[in-house]
Amino acid sequence: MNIEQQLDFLSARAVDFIARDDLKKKLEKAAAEGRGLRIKYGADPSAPDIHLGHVVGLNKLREFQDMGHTVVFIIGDFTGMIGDPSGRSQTRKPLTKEQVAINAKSYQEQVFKILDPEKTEVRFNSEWCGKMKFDDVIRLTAHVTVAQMLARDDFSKRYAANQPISIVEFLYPLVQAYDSVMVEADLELGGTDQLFNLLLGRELQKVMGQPPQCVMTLPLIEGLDGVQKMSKSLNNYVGVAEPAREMYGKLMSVPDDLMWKYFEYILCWPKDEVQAMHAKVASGELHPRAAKDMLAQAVVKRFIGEAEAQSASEEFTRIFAQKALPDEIPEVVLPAEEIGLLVLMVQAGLVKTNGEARRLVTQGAVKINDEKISDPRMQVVPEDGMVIRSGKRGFAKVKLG
RNA sequence: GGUGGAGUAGCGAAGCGGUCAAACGCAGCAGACUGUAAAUCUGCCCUCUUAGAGUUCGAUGGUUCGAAUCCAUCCUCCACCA
Repeated sequence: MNIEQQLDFLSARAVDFIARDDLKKKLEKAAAEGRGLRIKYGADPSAPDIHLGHVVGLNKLREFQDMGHTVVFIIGDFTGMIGDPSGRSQTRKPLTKEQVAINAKSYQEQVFKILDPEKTEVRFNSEWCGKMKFDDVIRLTAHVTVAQMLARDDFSKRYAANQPISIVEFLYPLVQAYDSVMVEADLELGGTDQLFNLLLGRELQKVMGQPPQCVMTLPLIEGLDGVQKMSKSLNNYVGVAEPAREMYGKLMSVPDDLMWKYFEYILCWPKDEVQAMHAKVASGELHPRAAKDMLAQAVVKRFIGEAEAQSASEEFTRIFAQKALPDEIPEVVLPAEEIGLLVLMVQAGLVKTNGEARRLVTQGAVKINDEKISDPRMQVVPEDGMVIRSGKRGFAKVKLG
């Protein structure tokens, strides 16, 4: 690939790409010196599960690695320990050192499902932030003005709406920018919501006498509800470490309109292929369910394995299309004594409260051995192998003991 | 430092002495319809041994036959002015 082709390849799927010319020069220089560029990516250690939303960016990082560059994966443990009050999660709790360490570990395990560990440098920002004295912080803050900060979209909106903005929130982008200086990033990658922070890194590097990093943003994809950004706190995410069936099932529940994005950004299908398939579905040539099955299987295959993907798909059809039972049902161990149905359901872990169990029974969502139950006051005598089904996806099998 | 305002179920938001476990919307769950898509309709949605009972409306204490609603103190938050 020549330089222009490289640039095209590397900027595919990007929303913002700041300073293409800079990157071109950097690439030329790096090539001449026989080394790769340093691509920075920051991760928040408060949510230890990597989900498909992260994969959008990770895919890109992997492409950089495949082109010989190094990914500097920064775990924001320092910032995590302070607790970020930004956005709507105003009461985000500060993490302890232990939690951060645990989260960071699971982060790394999951991240290497996508990234090449050989070409990844994992850094914790406490490494330098922890050492800073208060006067270092003051010197750092002197580089940026309030007006600059208010340029950030969500700050200006919140300010205009009379919503609180904490000073710490001003510090966050600054810390992130400082990270860029410390690792001498050539390019920083992030979601579109990160644009301001990434650009601030560029500014700060300039002020501090470094060649400024290029900036690339990738879209934030919507989660399972099809509306909100995929995130753990909204519980609309698909984690890369989830069991195959779970992963498959979640993907099948994605709204149709969204699946094209998933094909493009998670599976990195070329745009024209995605469009071609979209057209087939639109014309009725391909059933949307079949397209989604393809998507779900491909994702499971990528993160878990081909065999698992296939069996997840088969089982899914069995359970939901043919309304059969899954081949593995969680067991509840019970004594052979009469027990109230509601209590049984709680014990089996099918529901959290009696009331919820009652609701399900009254609404005809509960079956014992394939027989619909409608009396919430029913007493059950547990039998070995008895199967309780609650709703579409709740199953429990009784084991006497 | 001063002035004004707010704290109600997962979120948003009514209620401002009894008919309040608390309107309504969102989210969630289930049923019907389906492709575990969307849309739609119906029901549920604090807990429990549910024709009933028990705990709730920032906290504590009070007034009252009776308080989410009134009073006092406290805590938390916000805006404006300085």
